[in-house]
Amino acid sequence: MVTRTDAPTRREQILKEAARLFAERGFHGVGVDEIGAAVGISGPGLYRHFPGKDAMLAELLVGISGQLLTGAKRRLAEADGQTGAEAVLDSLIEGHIDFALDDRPLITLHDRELDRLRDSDRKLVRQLQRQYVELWVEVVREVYPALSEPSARSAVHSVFGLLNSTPHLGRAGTLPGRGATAELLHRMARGAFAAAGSD
Amino acid sequence: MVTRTDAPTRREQILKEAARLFAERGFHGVGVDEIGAAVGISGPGLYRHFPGKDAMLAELLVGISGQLLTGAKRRLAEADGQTGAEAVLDSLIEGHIDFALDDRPLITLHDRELDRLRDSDRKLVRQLQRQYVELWVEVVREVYPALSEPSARSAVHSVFGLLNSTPHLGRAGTLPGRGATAELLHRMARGAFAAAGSD
DNA sequence: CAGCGAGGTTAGCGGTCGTTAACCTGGAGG
DNA sequence: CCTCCAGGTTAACGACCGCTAACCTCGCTG
Repeated sequence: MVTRTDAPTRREQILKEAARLFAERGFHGVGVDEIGAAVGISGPGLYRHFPGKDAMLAELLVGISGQLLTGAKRRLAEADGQTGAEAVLDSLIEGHIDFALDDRPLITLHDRELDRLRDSDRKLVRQLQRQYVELWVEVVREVYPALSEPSARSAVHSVFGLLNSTPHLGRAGTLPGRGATAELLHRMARGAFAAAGSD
Repeated sequence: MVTRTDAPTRREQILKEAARLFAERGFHGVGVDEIGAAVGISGPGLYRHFPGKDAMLAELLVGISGQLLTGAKRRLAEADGQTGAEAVLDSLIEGHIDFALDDRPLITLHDRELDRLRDSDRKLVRQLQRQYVELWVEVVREVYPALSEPSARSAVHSVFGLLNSTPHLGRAGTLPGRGATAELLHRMARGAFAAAGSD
C-alpha cells in the first residue's frame, strides 16, 4: 500500500469535498458555491481547476470505477496459479470492503449519480463497472461451479448491495469498530455466495 | 392479498409516475412539468392534487416506510406462537423481496431521497424505518442467539442492501424470471444471516 | 337551467444556479 | 525590477424551476 505524505493538492481537496456533498445531498442538490466554500474559496474559483460541475462528478465516478477494477486485477494477478479460487474471492471481498469502509461517499455516488453523466463518460464508467463485475463472476463460478452465469451475475450484484450498505450502518462510532465490521461483512458475503451456490 | 380492480385515481397515477421519475433522475433532477407530462396534464395542474413537489416525495416515502412496517407487523402477528422464529424470518424476507421486486422505483427512493424531506416528515419516516429494523433485529436474534444486538443490526442493514439490489439486476428480462430471482435472493439472505450468526 | 366546484389551461413572477467576464494579487524567473 | 501567470475575487447574465394568478370548461345538482 502506497502512503501519501505530501499535502493534497487543491484539485484533490475539491474532489473530496464535492464527493462528500454530492453523497449527502445529491448532485443537483449541491451548488458550486457550496463546493467552493467547503475548500475555502468561492464558487467561480472552482473553474480554475475544472471546466464545470459535471466534470467533477465525471472524474469522481471514472476514478472510482477505475480504482476498483485496477485493484481487483492486481489481486487476481498476485494470486494467479499460486492460490486457490477461494483465496482470490476472499481477496476481492476484502478489497471491496476496504473501499466501502474507507470511502463511503464515493461508494454512495457510485450507484446513485451515474445517470447525471455525459453520454461518453457514462459509457466509460459502465464499461469499467461491467469489467469489474465480470471479473467477480468468473472467480465466483470457479468457487461455485453449480452456479449458472446469470445466477452468478445476480449473486455478485446482490453481494455488492450487501457490501455497499456501509453508509447505512450507524453514521459513526456506533458500529462495533472497523475491524469487526469488516469481518462481519466478509463472513456475510461468503455466506451469501455459499447459499447461492448450493443449487 | 387485496386486489384492486377499480381504475387508479389521478392522484395515484401522479404518485406512480413521480416515483419512477424521481428514481431515474433524482428528486432535484425532475421538474414538475415532466411529472405532469407523464400523466397527460401540464405542470401547474399538479397543484390541484398536491400542495407542492415536496409533498409528493413525502407521501411516497411515508407510504413506503409505513407499508413495509405494516406488512412486517402483520406477518409477525400471523405467525406469533404458532410457528418458529425461522419461519417468521422467512416470512419477513419474503415480504421484503416482494416489495423490492414489485416496486423497484420506490425501493430506490427509499434510501436515496430521504434527506430531501421537511424535518417533520423525515423524522416520521426515520421512525418508521427504525421500527421496521428493530422488528427484524428481534427476530434475527431469536434465530441466531449468538449475535450481539449491534451485530444483528448491522447484519439486518446489510441484508437490506442485498435485497434492495434488485434495481441493479438487469433492467428487465435478462434476469432468470421473477420466481427464480426471488428464490435466489431469499437463499442468499438466509446464508448471509447464518454466516453472521456463527460468532 | 342556473350555478358552482373540480380539474384543467397559459402567462408570468421571483429566486436559484451554472457559467462567464473582468479585474486583482502575490510570488517565481529572467 | 519588471513581467507574467496561477489562482483567486465580485458582478452579472441567461436559463430554468417551483409556484401563483387568472381564466376556462365541463358535469352535477338544486
